[in-house]
Amino acid sequence: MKNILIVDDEPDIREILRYNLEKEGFNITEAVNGDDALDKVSKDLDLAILDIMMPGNDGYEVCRKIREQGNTVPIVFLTAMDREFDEVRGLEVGGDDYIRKPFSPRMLIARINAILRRVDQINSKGSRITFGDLEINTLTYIAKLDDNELHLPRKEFELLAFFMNQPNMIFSREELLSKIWEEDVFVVDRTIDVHINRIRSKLGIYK
Amino acid sequence: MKNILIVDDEPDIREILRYNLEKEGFNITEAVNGDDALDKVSKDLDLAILDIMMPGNDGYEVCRKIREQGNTVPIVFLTAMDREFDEVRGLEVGGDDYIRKPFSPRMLIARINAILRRVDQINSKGSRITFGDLEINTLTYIAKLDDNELHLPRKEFELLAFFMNQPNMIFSREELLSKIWEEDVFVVDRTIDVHINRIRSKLGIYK
DNA sequence: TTACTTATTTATAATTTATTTACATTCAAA
DNA sequence: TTTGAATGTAAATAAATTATAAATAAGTAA
Repeated sequence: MKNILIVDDEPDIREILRYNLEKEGFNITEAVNGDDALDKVSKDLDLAILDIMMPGNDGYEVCRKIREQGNTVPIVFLTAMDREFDEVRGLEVGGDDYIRKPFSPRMLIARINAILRRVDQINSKGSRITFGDLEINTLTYIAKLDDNELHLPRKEFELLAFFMNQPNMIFSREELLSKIWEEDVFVVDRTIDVHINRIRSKLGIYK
Repeated sequence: MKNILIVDDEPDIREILRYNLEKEGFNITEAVNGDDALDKVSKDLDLAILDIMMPGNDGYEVCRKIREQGNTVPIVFLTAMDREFDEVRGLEVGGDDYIRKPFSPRMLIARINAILRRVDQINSKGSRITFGDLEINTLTYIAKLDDNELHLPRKEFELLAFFMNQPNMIFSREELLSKIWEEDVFVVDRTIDVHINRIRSKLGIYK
């Protein structure tokens, strides 16, 4: 389960974020200001959401200080719609993305998942994963079944890689869509059935 | 994985550099001043980033001393925007390039990649690489397919050499553009398709 | 300059992949 | 069993990607 730190001085915003992210299965920690945030940044944090406008240390400052500690956790800035967000400054202090308030829950989730997906992909680069007599290489995009190379289309490969990264786990179609598909695309959930069906037949899994 | 040494007395700058370079897949070591840097210059270092303005030994001095040790590692100077950078002196002590603060992450990465690319090219000069019945010589820029000489234009040769250096790897067009093309040139990504198409037809790869 | 090579862009065709749809089958609860 | 929901599968369609040729631009040497 992924850990997300929410940093905002407004209880309402924290609540909206917590509610939506918990529903999505994330584990939430809250901080009410910059100092509080810096205390709560832990080693096993997977993502931080920082409000820009906060009394005391603002979002930029907090971000900079987190990076100063050598922590590379992905950071998403929250910024009011009417305010100018200094994107260059955000990037320079080490931010990864920003979300404008007000945001739709769907967009929020999509954005968060996109970032986490990207990080996972970077971290898994070059690793060979095996499961039984199946082996995949995420660097070459080649899957091997008993030494026979299988060239899978991208989506099929990604789906297979996703499952092999967390073997035996069960996911709902909805979960798979939000974890594997790009944000902002909207596909019918049965699409997954078709992909999986193809993977299975290529792997020769019957019954 | 390439090793980069960051030398700067300001923690903020070190952090920005570390964050952006680690995200790009580099392995980072930090030094907080000139003496520290000289201690940490190791045999397997691939590039050093030296701040000019540092208490004690300044960047020029550190560079000169690194060269004194017979170390030819590429060195990039960091220089404040408002200060005059003595380019002649920088070159004289053996520097390779310089970057003005503040810098954008994109620019930083582009510059670093450009230097590393140049060095790789020099280091691989004269080496023969083979893959199947294809052989290339990066010194003469001649490719041989079953002993038949192929004269490829520069870009085609470089692209081919890039792939032969890391066989079977999959790259996005974007990755290829940033690794093979010069920084600051901006070309349409489908350009790559055309080059690859020409390479293939010259190599006689059908189907 | 001109002639020539190389690099890039553009347009279009061909191919592959992704998605939807429709229908058959299975499964689980009443 | 019967029924409704979930799943499996083939076929149809849509969308995305890639291959290729041809046009243009940029670079190079005589």
